[in-house]
Amino acid sequence: MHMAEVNELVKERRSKLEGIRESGIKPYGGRFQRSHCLGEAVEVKAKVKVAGRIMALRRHGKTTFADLRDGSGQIQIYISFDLLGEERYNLFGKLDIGDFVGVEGEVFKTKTGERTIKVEDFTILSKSLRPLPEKWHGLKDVEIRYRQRYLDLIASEEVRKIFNLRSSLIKLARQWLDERGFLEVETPMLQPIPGGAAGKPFKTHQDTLEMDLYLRIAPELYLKRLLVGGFEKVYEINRSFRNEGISTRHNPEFTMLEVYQAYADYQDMMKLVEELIIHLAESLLGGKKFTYQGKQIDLTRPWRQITFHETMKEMHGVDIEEEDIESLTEKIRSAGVKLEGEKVTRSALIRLLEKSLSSTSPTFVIDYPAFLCPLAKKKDDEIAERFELFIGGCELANAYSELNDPIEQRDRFEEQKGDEGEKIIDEDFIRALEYGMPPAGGLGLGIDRLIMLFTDSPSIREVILFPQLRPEKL
RNA sequence: GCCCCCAUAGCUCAGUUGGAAGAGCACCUGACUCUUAAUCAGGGUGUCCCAGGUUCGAGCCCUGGUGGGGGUACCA
Repeated sequence: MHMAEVNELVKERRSKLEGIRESGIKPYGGRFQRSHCLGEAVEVKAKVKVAGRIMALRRHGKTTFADLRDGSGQIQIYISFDLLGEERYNLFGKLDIGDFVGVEGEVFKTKTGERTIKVEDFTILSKSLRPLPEKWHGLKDVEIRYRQRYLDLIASEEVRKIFNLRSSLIKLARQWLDERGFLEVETPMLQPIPGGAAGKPFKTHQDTLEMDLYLRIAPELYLKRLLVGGFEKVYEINRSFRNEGISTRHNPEFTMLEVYQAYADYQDMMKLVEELIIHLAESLLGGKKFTYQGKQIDLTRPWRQITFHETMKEMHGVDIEEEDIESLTEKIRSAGVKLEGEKVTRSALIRLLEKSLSSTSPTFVIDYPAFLCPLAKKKDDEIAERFELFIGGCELANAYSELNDPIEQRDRFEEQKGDEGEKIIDEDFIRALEYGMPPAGGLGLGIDRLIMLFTDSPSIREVILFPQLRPEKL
């Protein structure tokens, strides 16, 4: 422990710790065999042996009431001088809010009707040396909530719910895909050539191979290699990394679901993502309607579809079929979107879309300009078979009919290379396509963002246990 | 990266015109054998984020920095 942090409150607890040790009792216990969890204990009327963290203490002389909490629930315990005797009762006096304790005794009802354990014996399992956040107002300091998430979890039921839902959502998504014959796979996160998306990668180094590696910005190119290899339906749920700005919607590492299905196209992916999200909403939220940040969201099908072209024309008077990139850039600038570089980027268009899509219920924007999607199959010369899904004004998913023509793929990579400079072409990916990849639909779904939506969270940091922060000075 | 906002006790927060650092909870001492935001009596436990500056005097004003939040840019 850092000396600067040893304040009066910690000193007090340390001296209690010493007191416990002096009485010959180990303040940090080991295995403790429970008969019930607290969620169960509240239901029984018998002798129980349970354990948990002391969340509240109400001492009145020769009796003490305490609230005990474990992962399943909470129960009141009753400690009395008469039952324990002076020595044991005084030992209990050395305990504080935050300590872990195991207790044994009969469950009874107090005068006020609360199920309570009449403690016949107790075991100190862990002495806490720091005070917990205040019980009534909880922990509000956002910085402490993220840096010391353990405190946030102790203090807030709501936060615990978010991460329970997160776990359930991912489990349900896996189940749903498994049931439909999709194979879960794991592809490299350390990649020699980062591909499958636009984005700046993190660079790292492998010492024995003496090679630079990148944390993946997407699993896409590896998943498509698996289609070449003969797996027809694959998915991966895991982290991707982008060395870019951090915001309420962006964390440097984020969780994405990518799904690929042979012999399908983006229309099939549209159906798939609709069904998946509706299934998740019905399982987790109990229906298709919920609110996100005060906005009513309704997932009832059919979900609105609008082409990229229509959106731009209606909302901003920009006719992408008539314009080249330069004039498109100009019009987007004048529509109030700030642009850093010289040319319009995919994300500038997305922002424009997000602005336009005032309707908060699901909207598929389909058929993007081909120059924005080098991995998508073209519908015609200008348009690619692609959609992006927006819900609640937030981009959630992205899908294409996957380009499986190796020669065109190389050309499209070359075009991009011109735009972005040093981009390296993944030759093995092209080679794989040259062996033949079945036509396929591919989908990427931002899991963190979906969880934000389902938990009504305004920031991605609320749904990531340990969001990225600058180092703390301790 | 740029712009705006925030930082006071363990936690949640007040702090007036620049004039002796406060409250509730937590904590400590004492009383109390069915309480539950226990109660009663007493106690303030502090690097006012950091470093400078202005001033007789700075939590407050100025400059720089650190950390966080929001927006914006790059991106998903």
